[in-house]
Amino acid sequence: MYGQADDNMKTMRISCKDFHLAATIESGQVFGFTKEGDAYEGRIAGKPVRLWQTEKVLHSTAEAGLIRDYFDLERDLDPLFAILQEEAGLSKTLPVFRGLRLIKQDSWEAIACFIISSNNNVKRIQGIWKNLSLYFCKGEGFPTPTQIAKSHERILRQLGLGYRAPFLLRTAQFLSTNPQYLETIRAEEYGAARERVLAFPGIGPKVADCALLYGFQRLDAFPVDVWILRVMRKLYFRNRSVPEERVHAFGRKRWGSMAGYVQQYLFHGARTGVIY
DNA sequence: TCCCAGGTGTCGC
DNA sequence: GCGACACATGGG
Repeated sequence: MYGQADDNMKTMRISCKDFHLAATIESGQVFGFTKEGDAYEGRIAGKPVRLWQTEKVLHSTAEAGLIRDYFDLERDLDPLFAILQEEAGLSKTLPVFRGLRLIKQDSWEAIACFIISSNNNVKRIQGIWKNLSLYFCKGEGFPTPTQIAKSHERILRQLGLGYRAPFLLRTAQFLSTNPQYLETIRAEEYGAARERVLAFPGIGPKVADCALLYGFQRLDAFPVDVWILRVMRKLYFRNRSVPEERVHAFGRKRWGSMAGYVQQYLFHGARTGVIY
């Protein structure tokens, strides 16, 4: 009976215009959800949740307010769609995953996951996330900085982090002893916040922008990874080789406060082959 | 066996 | 400041 709690739980029906659950969860911005049939299972603000979508309704085992906030459902995406429609090459994404939204993740989890993401692939990042969750939290959510900090590099290596183990460990140790630090970052401007995040071990320009975008909702961040570099070169630089820094500045200037959203459509589009 | 994956740190010039 | 190069790990 207890094992079937999900089946007895009352489910919310959340009406939502322009929301694509699958694309949102599978676009490489979050790593802690697992697909169970047509549904996704994970945790939001520490609460277990099961989600699935039919027609224009999002079904959730967690309260609607929590879901609407987490998935940024209050945001009007029309300005974004207007941009994507205008950009040759990006409009192709709309018929396929219109309604992909940026998730408002926990800042520490985003920092940790994107330290792990460097020179790695999404499948393996998900695997490491699960290993961390199982080892530290009995599979119930993601470990806190303090939990990681009390651990050891050897343990993290056993969980699959490889050479990133000391990076995550040191970052966790710092945040464990400076628990308010992330909130001070949150209050800062993009440039200052970026400098702070860049100072963590294992975080360079790309991961810093991922952390700011996904963990601090800094929508003017524009992470440039290998996929973005490739597709941006093709679409805007006549396929010529361009420094990542230049692509970063180009994206931020061109799309401003929508740069992060455009980046997500670029990334998912490139990775799924919608944009070549 | 080599190359790639949501890159970063380090070293030599 | 810039360009190699190493770095764990698993899949193709």
